[in-house]
Amino acid sequence: MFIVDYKSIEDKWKKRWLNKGIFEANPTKRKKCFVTFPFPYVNGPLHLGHSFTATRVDVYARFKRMQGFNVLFPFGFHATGEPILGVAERLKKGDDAQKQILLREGISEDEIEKFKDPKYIVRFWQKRIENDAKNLGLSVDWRRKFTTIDPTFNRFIEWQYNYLKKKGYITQATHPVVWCPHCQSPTGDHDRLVGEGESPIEYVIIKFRFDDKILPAATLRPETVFGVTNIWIRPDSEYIVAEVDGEEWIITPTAIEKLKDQLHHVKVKDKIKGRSLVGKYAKNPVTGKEIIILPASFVDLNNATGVVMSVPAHAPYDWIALQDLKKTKAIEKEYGIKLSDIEKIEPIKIINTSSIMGIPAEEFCKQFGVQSQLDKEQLDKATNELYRKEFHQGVLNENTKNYANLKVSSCKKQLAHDFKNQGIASSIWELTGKVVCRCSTETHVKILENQWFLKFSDFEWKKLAKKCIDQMKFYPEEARKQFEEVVEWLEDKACARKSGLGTRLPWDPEWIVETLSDSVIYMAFYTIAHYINEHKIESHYLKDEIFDYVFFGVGNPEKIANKGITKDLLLKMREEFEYWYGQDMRGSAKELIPNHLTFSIFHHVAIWSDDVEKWPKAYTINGMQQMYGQKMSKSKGNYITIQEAIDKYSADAMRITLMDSTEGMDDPDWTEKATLVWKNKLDNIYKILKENYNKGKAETILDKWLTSRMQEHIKTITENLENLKTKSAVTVLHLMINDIQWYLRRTKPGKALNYALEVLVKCFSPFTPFICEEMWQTMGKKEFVSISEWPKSDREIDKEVLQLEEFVKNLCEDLNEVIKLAGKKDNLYLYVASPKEFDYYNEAKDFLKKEFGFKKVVVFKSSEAEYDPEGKAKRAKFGKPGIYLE
RNA sequence: GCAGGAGUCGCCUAGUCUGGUCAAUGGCGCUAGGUUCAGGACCUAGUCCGUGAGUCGGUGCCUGGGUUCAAAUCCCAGCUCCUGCACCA
Repeated sequence: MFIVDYKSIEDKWKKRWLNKGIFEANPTKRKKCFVTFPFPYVNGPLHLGHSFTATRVDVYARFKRMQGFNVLFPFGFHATGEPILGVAERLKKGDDAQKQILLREGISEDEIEKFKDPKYIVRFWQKRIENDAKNLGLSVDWRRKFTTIDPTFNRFIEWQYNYLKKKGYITQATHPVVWCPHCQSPTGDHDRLVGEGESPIEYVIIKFRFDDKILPAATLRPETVFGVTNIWIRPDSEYIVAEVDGEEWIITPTAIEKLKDQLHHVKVKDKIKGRSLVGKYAKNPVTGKEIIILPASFVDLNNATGVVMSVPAHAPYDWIALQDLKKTKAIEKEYGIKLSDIEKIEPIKIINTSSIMGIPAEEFCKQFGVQSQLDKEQLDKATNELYRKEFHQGVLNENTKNYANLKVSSCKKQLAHDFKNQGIASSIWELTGKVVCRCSTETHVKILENQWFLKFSDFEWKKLAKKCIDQMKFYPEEARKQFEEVVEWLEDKACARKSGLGTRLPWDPEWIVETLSDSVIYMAFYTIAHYINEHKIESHYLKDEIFDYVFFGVGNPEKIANKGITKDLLLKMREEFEYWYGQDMRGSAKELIPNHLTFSIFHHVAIWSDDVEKWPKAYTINGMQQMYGQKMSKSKGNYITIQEAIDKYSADAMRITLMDSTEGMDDPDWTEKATLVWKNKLDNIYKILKENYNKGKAETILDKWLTSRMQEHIKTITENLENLKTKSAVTVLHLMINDIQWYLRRTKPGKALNYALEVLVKCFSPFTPFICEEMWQTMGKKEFVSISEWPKSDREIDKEVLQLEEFVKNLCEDLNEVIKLAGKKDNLYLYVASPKEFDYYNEAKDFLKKEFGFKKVVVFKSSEAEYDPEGKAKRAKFGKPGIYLE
């Protein structure tokens, strides 16, 4: 039995690589290749998803290294943002759920205690991830590692943002966000328990006069103010009288908090019962009409102001509520309203839509089978449908005076604007649906003042980004279009937040640079990070002018040098940056296209606007790793960390299985079975190698054949790897193995077999580096296969032999079939059409005897056949000999 | 809804740009035989349908149309799946 001890092989070579520093790259005269991978976020170990992208990049790095490039593959750790801080804070508060999660990760109680310090969390996972990466066999130059919360890195980001600001790429604006009042921070889509996809939306407030006060009715359809017949109020609720921007408004308690967060001056004055308003009259500020205030149960106290204007012609809710009320005799007793006053309220139609003849709300209520205002589900459907229709097709009619004949879709904004100017309207922001923060607090909209934005909308900036994309290579090429699209629609992006780990904006330290914005040019930092690490350079020595010199070559190094950074060191840093930058290849999953990868392009062209050489040169995009056909998810149980996988299946088997899954933007799928199969295969290759390497020096026609075949394979696998087509490359590996096995079936080990096995091991080594080093050593090689020379297709290809051997293969197939029909026979007579075939088949006689158990094999030239009982000689064609068995 | 990508012989995948050499690559699985003091093994053959078999016939690359002497490949329409849609890493 033959079992490879992967564990010890992995340990052995991992250590040797590190000790010899073979992946540490320094500037030389050789051509460089700078390869990067988006650094992982350090709140957990590496998992299968990371390994797919990382291995792809590593395979490329190893391939290029063997091709003779001076390859730099660095690795860093992303720690900025909310999540890590969140873990620490939850633990500090004694959150048991958080503790349980960490316990389940296998972290000890003692350790968890230390997790209350976010910096400790970063250090903890950083160590773990570094180990994971090493165990996976990533060919990284570890001298250059850093985390994004290192003070030196913070200085780098400060420099970056100072520079961007100087160039005018940063602006300040006021902007509505989904806001958690507890966290005091915007609540992004991924930070929500409820309400993914919901966003802020602006309601227009129409100020209905009510004595000396104002009833602010909030609406998404300000144009319908011309059709208002009454106001709706929740009679059972308490309202607040408050001074808002110098006026007295009557609103719900929840509206108070919202308005405060939306740049209104709010002062609470008094409380008032909803029912006390019912039956009274207010004045429509647009039409001047006196309208009655009526009770309605559908009014949502948590939405906007809690005061609703009723447009029964166009709003299904209003229409049905009015119908309900007309049937409610009790209203006379309850509120002292005459039923006749309600009965005489008629809907006022103000929008004409070609397909709707009568009262739109009435028609839609009937169409959707709405019975009463409690029929919420159908009412919502009817409302949405009608709103859509009237928005796109509706035209305002004569009831709207100045706005008559305008399309709803085009006049909406103008109308709201006009009303605001006239002082009869205001606005309140609401959410399109309920949003609950991860901390379980319900959120609302806050208008953030003076927030800092990256001006991605800038026309000139976009133009540069497009130029960069035009010059770039994309693997696969299909990804290019999406980058072009993203640049097109990208708008200004908020680049700072109030909370989380990270770098403070140097000119406005209240703000912390947001995490997607501090990880766009960090790859440049790799080029100097090892100097900072080695010399233990303190952050305060890294002044802006140091970075200006290193990254732009601006300034006099003599003058810029300081106590922490000598002139020599400065010159070295500059040289290093100049040598390595830009990136020759960056690999990532497709989800990062619309954000990180595009942002990175934007920043590069902004910062090195005149130096095209520093721009990214190529991106390779892959799909999202799946497990057993499903998305990976911890809770669903289909989740595996790299360490678990390596322990169970070996790093090599994992790596090659992933590379064998898919190579485009489709999602790769991982199953245990495929990995086990690969593990066997690797075992078997090792076995074949041990049994056959250096076993013979003879040189036959088959050695010519094998060498020729290998030339073709080398050519294709090289092409495939140049284009990051890992799956296709693995297919070539299969073909190589098949050919070697055919060779061994055909003949005894000869000279070409050694060559083929060497090529095979080299070609496998980017995929399965550990076992390849072991095999290379077994073959008696002294240096590492990882830095050996990539095979070149530089030997003779004997096309004739390739063809003739193909004939032999075909002959075997034919013989199989004939024997299946005719049964086993002792003698084979072959009638061939050409002298070359004659010689070739004669050489193959022994093989045919062995393979099919013939006692005698005779080959005739068809023209000179001495024995031919069935006249097969006449039928012999080139490549298709006549066959006679007896 | 909007934008980008994709749908291939039981499964995963190559081929599509540049139409013919494509019943279509490689792997997995399956079937049969061999081998091995039995292991996640290895070797060989077969694996769309019909036929004992073929340099035979049929069907065939999401569905439906079209262009062409010729379509997996080009054009049009539809269906399904993946990713993203922002202040979140």
